Amino acid sequence: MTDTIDMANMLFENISLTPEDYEKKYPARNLKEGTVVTRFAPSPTGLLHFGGLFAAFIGRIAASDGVFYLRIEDTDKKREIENGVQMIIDGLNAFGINIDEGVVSRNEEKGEYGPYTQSKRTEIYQAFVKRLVEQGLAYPCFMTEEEIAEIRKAQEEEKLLPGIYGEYAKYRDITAGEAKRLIDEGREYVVRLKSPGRPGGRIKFKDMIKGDIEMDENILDVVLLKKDGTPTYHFAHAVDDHLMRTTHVIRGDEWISSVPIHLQLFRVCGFKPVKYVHISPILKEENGGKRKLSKRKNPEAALSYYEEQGYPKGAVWEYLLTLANSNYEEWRKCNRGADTGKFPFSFTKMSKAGALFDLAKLNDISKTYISTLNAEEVFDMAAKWAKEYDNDLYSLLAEDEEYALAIFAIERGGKKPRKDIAKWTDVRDYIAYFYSELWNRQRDFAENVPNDEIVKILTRYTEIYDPDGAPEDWFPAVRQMSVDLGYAASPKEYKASPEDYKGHVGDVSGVIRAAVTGRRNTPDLYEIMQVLGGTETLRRIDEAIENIK
RNA sequence: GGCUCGUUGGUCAAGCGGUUAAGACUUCGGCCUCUCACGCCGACAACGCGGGUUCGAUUCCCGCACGAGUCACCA
Repeated sequence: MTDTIDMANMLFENISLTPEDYEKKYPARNLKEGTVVTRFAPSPTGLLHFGGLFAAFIGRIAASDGVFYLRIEDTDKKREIENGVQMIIDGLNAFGINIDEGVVSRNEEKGEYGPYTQSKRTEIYQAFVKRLVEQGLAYPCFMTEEEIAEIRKAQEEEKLLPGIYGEYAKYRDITAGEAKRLIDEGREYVVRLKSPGRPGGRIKFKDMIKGDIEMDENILDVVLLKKDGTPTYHFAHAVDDHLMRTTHVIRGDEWISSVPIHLQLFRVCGFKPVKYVHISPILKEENGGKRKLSKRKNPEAALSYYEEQGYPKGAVWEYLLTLANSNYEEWRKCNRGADTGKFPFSFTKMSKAGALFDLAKLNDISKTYISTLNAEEVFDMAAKWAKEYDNDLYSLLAEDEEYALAIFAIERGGKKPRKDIAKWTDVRDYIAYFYSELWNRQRDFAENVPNDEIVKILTRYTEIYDPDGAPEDWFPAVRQMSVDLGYAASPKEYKASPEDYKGHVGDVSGVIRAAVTGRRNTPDLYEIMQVLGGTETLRRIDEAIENIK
């Protein structure tokens, strides 16, 4: 027994603080019973993608009245990329996921339970490992990678459980003296758990989403500290989530198979286990099958896609919410305008199976979301987006804000607001004919009205057009004019006896619409002409007449 | 291969032993209407397969199939 203490002191001679010291330093959070503490704990190995955002999002809304923190898991320096941390922070910010504590910028943290960057916690992990070594629950292992590979190969051939355990754990009972000798020889080592698991043993645990799960107990002497002294994910997870007083560990369900290891680590360290929430991955349809949304193949996996396309973050947020709890849409219907934080999110309502990413659905949600915005909001968001991704558009919007505002105000704000814009990339086309820079002055007249009729209609319209007319007078005037020119006052009348008319009022207004906007389909023409102004409207009509002649 | 999870319309999903098996998106009709968009009405379309248990299974149990995950000194 004293041998293990000698071992611990030899291995960790510089570690003076004990687990008790850390328990004292990071006491249980002073929160109301049942308050949820979650975290997002990515490793800075690449772009934050949709799946990561989703996990972070769940953590945020699950702890809307609790604590949500960001921890950076940078224990693998080999895989870390430059700016990895910053990209994660930016991604979270871009979609409005705020953190209560943790890493807030490249070298800045907030909160009492830090450091929140694993590479800055080495001595904490070592203190806990030291204790484990003292207790004979961990040991240095000097096996080389080649040796381990050979063992694995043999195990696979014999169809045995691969890994270091039982008879394969060559250094399980190494003495302090022996270890010292090997270290003095310059041999490298890792520290492994001396797993107390029994072959054939089973453990049960409850996952908040998947429900009760039963698995084989862990019997592997898993690595706790790598040869460079940094912890493995497993060990860092146990120590950090305990010390940071996490209540719910939310992570991808690829982790489910290592829960036996984690539970065992919590037990040997004397920690109270956390609650696990394993979320299913977002999938993507791919030649008939479902695949995990992959960064390489699916552009929508990258967060930048949503920003480039110009989906408002509020819309993405709503989509994420429907993905998380499908009863969200119903709730939204009954709670128009309510803050999403009010939504009673529940883990148990999350899908056990992976959901397919559905762009059509996102578009629909986004369209509806934008339709609830007022003109100023639309303008602000669209302009902000354009500044970044469509400079020409930005110049146009910025050069006459009043005008742009008036355009966005068309048929907005009523009971049945327009839903033409799903994302800011749609704006350019939607407003094109209001700007000479965007409109090529092509006019798409319906082919059932002959040219001479077009001229007649337009000429007549210039005579009756009143730029200052009231909205309710506009269409009746067009109707009257149609009748005068031999067109039916309504499509119905025309259908009743087509031979009596040249067409109907729709054909007439269609001609005016095409002359003014170039298009057959637009929002309310009266409002459009009001925005364009009398001079421009008449100029466009004259130009149309001129072009035909 | 071992272990684990999953499987309701094209997609997302309610359901938790007895239902005409919700709803949303998509698609397609229709209505409204000067066009479009919206809105409204409607249609298409589902419980993976085989055994049990039960008076009765989408729901419970067991197989099978299919899909996914995992089996590192990566997270």
